[in-house]
Amino acid sequence: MEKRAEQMIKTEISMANSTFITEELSTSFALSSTTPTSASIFDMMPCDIGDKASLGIMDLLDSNQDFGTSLFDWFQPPIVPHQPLPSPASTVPESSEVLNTPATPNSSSISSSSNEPGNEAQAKAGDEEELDQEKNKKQLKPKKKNQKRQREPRFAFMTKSEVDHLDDGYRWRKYGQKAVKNSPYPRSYYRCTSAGCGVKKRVERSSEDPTIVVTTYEGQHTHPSPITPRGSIGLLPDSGGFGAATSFVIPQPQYQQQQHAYMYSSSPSLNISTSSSSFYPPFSPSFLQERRFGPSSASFFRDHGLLQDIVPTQMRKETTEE
DNA sequence: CGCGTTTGACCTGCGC
DNA sequence: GCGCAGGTCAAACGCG
Repeated sequence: MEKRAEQMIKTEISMANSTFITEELSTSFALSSTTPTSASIFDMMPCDIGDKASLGIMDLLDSNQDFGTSLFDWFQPPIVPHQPLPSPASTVPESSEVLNTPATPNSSSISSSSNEPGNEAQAKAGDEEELDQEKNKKQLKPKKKNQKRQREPRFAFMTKSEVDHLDDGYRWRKYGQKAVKNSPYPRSYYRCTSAGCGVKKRVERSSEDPTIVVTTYEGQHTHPSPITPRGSIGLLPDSGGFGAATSFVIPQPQYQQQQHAYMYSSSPSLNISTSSSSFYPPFSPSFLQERRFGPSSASFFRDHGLLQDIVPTQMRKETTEE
């Protein structure tokens, strides 16, 4: 029990320093604090992730996002009428370098992946299908040929943390671990333990900066968070002082090739709809609810030009230690 | 005893 | 076709 609380606290702190990215994006913004326990000052700076050309988030953030928007707007299931991208959306390969050429760069319509029309029906019909798939898997996965396995949307973020497995309010069961090439640190695979919920998550440490944990979520929870982190947050002595700023990108389904960057903003009147049928991203809204930007954080970032420079990981580290 | 982790084997996709 | 790397399975094991 205590251990659990302790872990939660640790995690909460860690998560406050998270950087949300999409798996495909190479540029993102790291949040860091001097020490996990006295996280009151946050430096936000870009960081490079992976080795792909950097794109996306910068431009996305540049494109005058409405930072005043509730950070949880995107929690609402994207019932947003899907505007078919004019372009080669359907012809572009899965990898996402294109994602920075959205038809509507500053569109505030959040269409998060599996919720778009067409996908909705798919999701429902998918429940049964999933079970079948599960069965099939066990029987050596006699998969349909010529049909690429549809990857769930992914949502990744970096976290400066000593703890590998961040407690995000959901219950996870580890089902695998693999050594990662070019990294001394293994990658762990987790699955949501809730029945019927196929959300997965991968956790690995950055080989460049071992203090950074990269967590990648895949899929959407079909249920609300079983654990309310609130309690544990309350244990944080100065949780109220958390000016956690986090930027992240909502991944679009790969076939859509469009991503949006969102920044948390201070929003006293959070309007979170957890009664919806889908929960995205795959950590609990209440969990995120504790983390808000300062009222002027967005403009702060802009004013300081923090959205315009790419700072190497090393530098990021240095700044962190200030 | 139930649940979660560990770990080696196996499967799949992809590049050459 | 082959090899590699990523991803998953499932038996064994550990822990509360």
